[in-house]
Amino acid sequence: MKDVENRDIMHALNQGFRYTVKELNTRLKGFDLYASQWAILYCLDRFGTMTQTEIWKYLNTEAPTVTRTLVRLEENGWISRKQGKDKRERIIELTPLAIEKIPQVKDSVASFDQEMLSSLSQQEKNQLFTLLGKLKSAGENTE
Amino acid sequence: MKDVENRDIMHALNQGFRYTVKELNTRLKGFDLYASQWAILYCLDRFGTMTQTEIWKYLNTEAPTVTRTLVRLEENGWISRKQGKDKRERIIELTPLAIEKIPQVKDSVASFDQEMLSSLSQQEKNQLFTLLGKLKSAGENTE
DNA sequence: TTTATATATTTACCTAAGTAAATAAATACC
DNA sequence: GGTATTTATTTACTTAGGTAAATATATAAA
Repeated sequence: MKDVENRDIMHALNQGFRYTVKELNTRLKGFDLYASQWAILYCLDRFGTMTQTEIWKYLNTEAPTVTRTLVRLEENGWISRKQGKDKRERIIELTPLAIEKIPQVKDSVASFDQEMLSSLSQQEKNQLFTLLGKLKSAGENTE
Repeated sequence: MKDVENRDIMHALNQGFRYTVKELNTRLKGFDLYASQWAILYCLDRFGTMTQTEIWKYLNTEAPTVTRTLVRLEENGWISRKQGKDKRERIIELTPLAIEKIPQVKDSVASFDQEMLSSLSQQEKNQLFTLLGKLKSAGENTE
């Protein structure tokens, strides 16, 4: 087989990503959630209460993006925000409603992930993960 | 090594994608272009004149997204749109200005792509491309 | 302690990508 | 030919993600 070109890899990354988000959004519609909202709920479910900074750093996104999404999550009753000891920061926690609903969402997303990756063997999954990790990324030290 | 979990692959895909777009945007700033605008110019450079439908189908996105981006590209003098024989469709072509500037942009993007993938051997690039292609995707036939 | 700097969050404003519905032209059907 | 359906594009509206600048609090430095 002919060697693949860099630009075609980047294009494939693009398409793979867009398709997964689009499709995940349709699966989450029944829960009145968007993919990016779920990403935050997932964090909170996994790590417990977090500050906004912890969230955007973990998700590798930016502060204003998280602010906006949290506002929507709060409006819809998924999270609450309270002041921390440090009065600049806000501590985010799941509401009881969220804690009740999250297991279902998690199952649904897990089955979506599985479906997306169903053509790959476990070995291929490990490979893919490793290769994705080798992409130059934000945390990288270029020196 | 422990087997990777589906959700961690999806997370890695997310992060890889977001970082590449973010970074590409900063590289393209000097050309007054955004990544998604470049995606369209790249198509036109590669395939010649195209209809809008051909563009959004190739990029695996939606019609309104392309309409919007083309409006901006037209405002900035990169493309022009003329009516086709079929009066519903619009034929998109690069302006002389775009044809003049594109080679530089292409060089810049190529070096960005190379940098993003610099940690991967050619064999790993081929692997990554193959694995990305195995993700369940829009064109897929599930039967 | 007062001033300067750093940090956490928000606001304002931009582009991107999506869905649903409107519009207009082409095609199929009777 | 006239009606119904399909196709190409656009409009309106939603969320997402980004940068730059504003705000408020905390920390460092003089």
